[in-house]
Amino acid sequence: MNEPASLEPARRYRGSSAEERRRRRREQLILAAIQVYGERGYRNSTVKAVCDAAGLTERYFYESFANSEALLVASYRGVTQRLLKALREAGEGSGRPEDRVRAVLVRYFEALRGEPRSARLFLVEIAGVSAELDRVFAASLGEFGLLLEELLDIEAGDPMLRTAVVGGVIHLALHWVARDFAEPLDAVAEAALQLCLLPAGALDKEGLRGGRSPAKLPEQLVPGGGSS
Amino acid sequence: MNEPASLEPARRYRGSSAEERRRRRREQLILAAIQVYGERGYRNSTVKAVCDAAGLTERYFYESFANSEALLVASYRGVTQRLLKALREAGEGSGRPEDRVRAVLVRYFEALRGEPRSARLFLVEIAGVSAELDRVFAASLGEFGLLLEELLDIEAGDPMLRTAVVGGVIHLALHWVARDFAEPLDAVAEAALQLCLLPAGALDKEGLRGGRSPAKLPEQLVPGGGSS
DNA sequence: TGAATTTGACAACGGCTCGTGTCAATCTTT
DNA sequence: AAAGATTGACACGAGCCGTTGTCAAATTCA
Repeated sequence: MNEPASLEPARRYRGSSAEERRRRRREQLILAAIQVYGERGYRNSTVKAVCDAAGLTERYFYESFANSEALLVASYRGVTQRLLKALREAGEGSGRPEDRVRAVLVRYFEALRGEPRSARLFLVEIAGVSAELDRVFAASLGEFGLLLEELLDIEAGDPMLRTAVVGGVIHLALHWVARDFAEPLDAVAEAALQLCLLPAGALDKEGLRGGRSPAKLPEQLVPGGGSS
Repeated sequence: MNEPASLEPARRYRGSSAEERRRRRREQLILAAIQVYGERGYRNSTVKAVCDAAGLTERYFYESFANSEALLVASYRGVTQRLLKALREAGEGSGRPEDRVRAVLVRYFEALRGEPRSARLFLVEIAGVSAELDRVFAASLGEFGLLLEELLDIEAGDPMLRTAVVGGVIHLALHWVARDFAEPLDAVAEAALQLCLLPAGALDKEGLRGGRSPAKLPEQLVPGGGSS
């Protein structure tokens, strides 16, 4: 409750201003959170554990974050922003769309293998914590999907199919991480690539059919009765 | 500590034996768990909440389960066994593989929509709770993938691609559940079907190529340096 | 050097949940 | 009806964690 922000211009400490120190502590906490959450899992981690890993005390935790969930969000945002930036760079080169997508996927799996704790945070720990977290997660996956479609020169693909493809890639990554990167990276990337090329092919077929909606499905194939 | 199991043959109560009563209570707890975990989420649920929903007291919880996680496993097994059985039935008819897979998928999404709480338990709550739970989850997804491959008459498909396809379907389901089944079922099933038909197509191509390994990837596309 | 501020270590409070224990009420057998 | 088994309601202790508060040590400014 004692923050005369404008009255006292804040003292310098260890060569940096109050603002700088705050930001540095915040960063330390985020890095520590990625490490701790990635190793123990978010739900098994305590505020104290994160603070210890950051070399700070609880006081500075609450200086920057209202609660653990806020720190998780911030950590997740940090990881995904860096990752998406790296992926965009990987996809920038010229060449066939297929090759550019492959480059992005390889970069993606390399990043996961290079930072397994971040990978776990990105893929596992975020899921199912709260409604807001789920939305954040879905949003970042959406960005991932759009990046892929850009590379494939698809303008308005089927959102459902995009969701399915991205989900498949994510799940593949999850599997790979869970098995400690047992399979060769190339094999994983190749499987992911086959998935990613699906929307392009589907677009061709739909183009021939003419319509956007998947024609009417043969409903008589649907087992009609008791769905309980 | 007072269970003279063989000395006292156990008294009958309300027309059923001690064994029957135990099993019934266990079932009640599992049903209540599906409901409670599916609504509040596993991590936000307490032992007491499950017992209240089951109309039993904590004592009977610990009679049948060592802890919450054991109940979660049991509930999950119950849900998945019923679901997989229903899916096998849906795929039994004769017809083109594609149509049979479609029937299975439609049945799958119908089941999810029909039991949203089970769906949530099956898709969300199970993930990331513990290492054992993750293994149980992966195993049931594996069964799902094998079922699909059976229907497509694929004998030894690429495990990686199978993982990716099943993951895509699961993620599609997840998305659908999270958005309260907003999209029409047919659209979701159709997107899933496109994914599921991918292994058959890939098999053809690989057959033409001849080799199992995906040829050598153009490694120069991989951005070599700093992965940090 | 001395006063003021920032920092770090840690205590303390409150809330929540697990798991166990107690005891009266209910039901079954004799 | 009486005795014994079973059940249900609930209390209790222990432990853990989030969050706030206290206080002395370290650092800076005048």
